[in-house]
Amino acid sequence: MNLSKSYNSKTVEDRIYRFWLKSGFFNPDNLPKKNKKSYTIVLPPPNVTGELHMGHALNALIQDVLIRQKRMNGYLTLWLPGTDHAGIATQVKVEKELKKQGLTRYDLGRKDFIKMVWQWKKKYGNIILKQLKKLGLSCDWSRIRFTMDKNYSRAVKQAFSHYYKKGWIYKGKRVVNWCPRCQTSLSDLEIEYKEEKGKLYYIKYPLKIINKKQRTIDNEQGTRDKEQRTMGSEQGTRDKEQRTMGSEQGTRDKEQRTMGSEQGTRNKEQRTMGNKFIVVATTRPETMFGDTAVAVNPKDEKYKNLIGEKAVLPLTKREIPIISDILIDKTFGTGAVKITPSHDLKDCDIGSRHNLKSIQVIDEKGKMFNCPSPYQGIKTLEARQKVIESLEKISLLEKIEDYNHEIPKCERCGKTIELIPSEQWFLKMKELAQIAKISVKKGKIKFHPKKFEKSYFDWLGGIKDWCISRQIWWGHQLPIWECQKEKQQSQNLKEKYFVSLEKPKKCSICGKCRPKQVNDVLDTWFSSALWPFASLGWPRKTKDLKKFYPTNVLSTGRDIINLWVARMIFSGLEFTEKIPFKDVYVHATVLNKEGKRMSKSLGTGVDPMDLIEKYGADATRFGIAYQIMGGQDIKFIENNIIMGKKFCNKLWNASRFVLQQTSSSKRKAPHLRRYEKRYKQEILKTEFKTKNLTKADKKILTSLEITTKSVNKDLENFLFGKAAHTLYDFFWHNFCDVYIEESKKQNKETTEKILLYVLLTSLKLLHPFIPFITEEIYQKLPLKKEKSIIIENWPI
RNA sequence: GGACGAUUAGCUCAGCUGGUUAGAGCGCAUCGCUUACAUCGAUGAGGCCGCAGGUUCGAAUCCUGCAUCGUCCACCA
Repeated sequence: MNLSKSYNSKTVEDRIYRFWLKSGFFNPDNLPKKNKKSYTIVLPPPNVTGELHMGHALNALIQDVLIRQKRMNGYLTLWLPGTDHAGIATQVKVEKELKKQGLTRYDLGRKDFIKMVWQWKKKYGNIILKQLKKLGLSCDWSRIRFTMDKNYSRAVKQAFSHYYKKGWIYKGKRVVNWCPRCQTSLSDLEIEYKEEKGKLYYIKYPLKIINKKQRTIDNEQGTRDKEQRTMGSEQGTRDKEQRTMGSEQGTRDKEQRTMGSEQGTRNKEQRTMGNKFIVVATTRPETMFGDTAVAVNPKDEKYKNLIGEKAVLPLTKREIPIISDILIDKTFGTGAVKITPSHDLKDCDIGSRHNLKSIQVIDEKGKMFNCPSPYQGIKTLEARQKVIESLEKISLLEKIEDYNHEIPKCERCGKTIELIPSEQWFLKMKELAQIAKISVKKGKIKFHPKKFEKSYFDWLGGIKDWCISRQIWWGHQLPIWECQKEKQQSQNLKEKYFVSLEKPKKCSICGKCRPKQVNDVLDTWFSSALWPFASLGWPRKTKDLKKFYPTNVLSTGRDIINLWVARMIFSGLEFTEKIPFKDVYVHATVLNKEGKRMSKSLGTGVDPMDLIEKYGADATRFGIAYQIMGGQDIKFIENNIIMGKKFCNKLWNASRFVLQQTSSSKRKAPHLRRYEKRYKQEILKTEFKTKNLTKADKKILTSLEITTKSVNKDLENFLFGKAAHTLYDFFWHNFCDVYIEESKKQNKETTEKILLYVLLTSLKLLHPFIPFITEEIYQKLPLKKEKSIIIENWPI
């Protein structure tokens, strides 16, 4: 057996991978008959737009370790791969391509645009899969799925229809996160907050000047005047205590109290204006055209007397009420807040409680409307500037403070999110959340580490109905059809819309018109939520579904526990009446050396492909696995990959030594398997005992036994790093440093067998971590062997 | 703001339910090409185990507080 002096991954990996693909063992249908009990993992489908990053590599590695170990352990293993159509992400990508040609999707039209996305997918969609193959993953590529496959699409429609018939889907006008660039609503989970330097503008809203003539209830007012006077004196005292807020109270004193020199210069002007204001603090002055109230905290003494009064909206002179609501924080800004139900979630909440009107002033392109002409049709940021200038001119701008706050951004394109009211489709979550909770509470589904169950429960506990519609083109169009009959203005959904899985021949409402499918597509996560069973054929009752569902383990990052895992759980329970998986393994986040999340945009990422190119896939895998300790996040350093490379080389050379020793006794080699069997059964007590084992012999065999047990236990508990450490230590320090050295002195027949035996067992134990090199060496062992180490029996 | 976690050698991390001189890899220093491996071997230097209290015969390990860093979640104008 001639092995090169050092291990060269480049001459091995691609060849071995082709060998595996040819062997067919990734496909459970080709596994030996002894493999009966199923063990399934569905690969979290990466976005078709995606490129492999360290998170993918880590997650894929974990699943490959599990699958390879179980496959050797006699399970009928299926690891099902696939990709996600990733609605917004993909659409944005293709739109960028279009932009290079100076076109937008509207130039193409929906049909052609979608065609183009499919072409794009055909061309680039498999990049990430090719990268995964480079890592050596043992997925069953014959069962690959895409979330927009014909059958998968059918499953999505079926699921939608199911909910619709249950009455859990409804249409509603809600303030939603809206991306003006992508022209779609986004879920809370699709936005990212980015801290930006902003300003907090303090704006004076004049109070409505009440003439005595206008008063109808004199007595009431009289009382108020008194109160105001009392307030005034109180206020005077407070002024001494250096108040910074509530200037409107100050206006009731004889003089306007000032908050700073800037303020003082304007006193004159203010007096001429009537001297009565309520000051609100806002980061978004341009939304004031949509204000329908000013709110204060009911317990706020400063404003107690103003509740129920009216303020006049500057620039439009519209009157709005001053209301009280407990949601208002007395200590923020002035303690008085402008309420814009159309463009703020909290305001929307408050608005609905107080029956306020909702006036939309920002349109779907992020431009102003419903407002005076100077501001009409311009973008919000420009409008902000103009509004400020105008307010300044009429002295209604009290001051501007620097204020850093979190601005919501579209996760896909990075543009600032607008909150606008919009017609959307919702899925009721109450009951689904309930069943999702129960299966985890009862322990049918377990999280590893367990601590992640808390965030799961927290999310389900405070869940809101799921906005499932998106206004993009790439995705699963809602299987809802609208009756086109004129004057079909009914508020009742069922009189206006109907569900149909196919294009309906006639309208099932009026029976006459040609119904039109609604334009919206479903949130990508709606289809992802069906992944564990739709990928196996649901709703058809396929053999695969019967054999491989429920799946065993779902491995994922913590950021999508709620976004995805929770939704798979309730979807699985709702549609299959079974849990979709038994264990949820939440893997570590890969951080860079500084302890920050790896990010492509920041250039802090490491490309796993570079590592594979540089050190080989096995080294990369081992180096990563070596760092998976507990639930701890991984600060990635390349040193560990170098360690992996060195380890591979060590393994290679130790094997070279063993092969050199045993090649002379080739004739005896086939009997080794007998040794192995007996060893397992009687453990050192018979065969090796009768052979008069040396101290070193006994020691290495015992050590191997302990290592095997330890690795089994660790893998059972998802402790991948610990298993890797154990194997490393055993192989290098016990086997190489000690036993191989001793064996040189012993030079006996038994020694050779033990060498081979320990090597073979080590290769098996290491195979899930470093599959290429272990296969390569295995193929060279002078033994009666299986066709591939992939289907060797796992050491127990 | 909430939840969770981290803080141990220059770097990345082990150290289980508290018990003798705190470990590994990388890096560093010195020596060694001994017929598997210089991607190696041997030896060595290097740690008030974040800070301050407490429990205990005894704490890196348990408790409390503080500090710093981080991840995720969150509609604070």
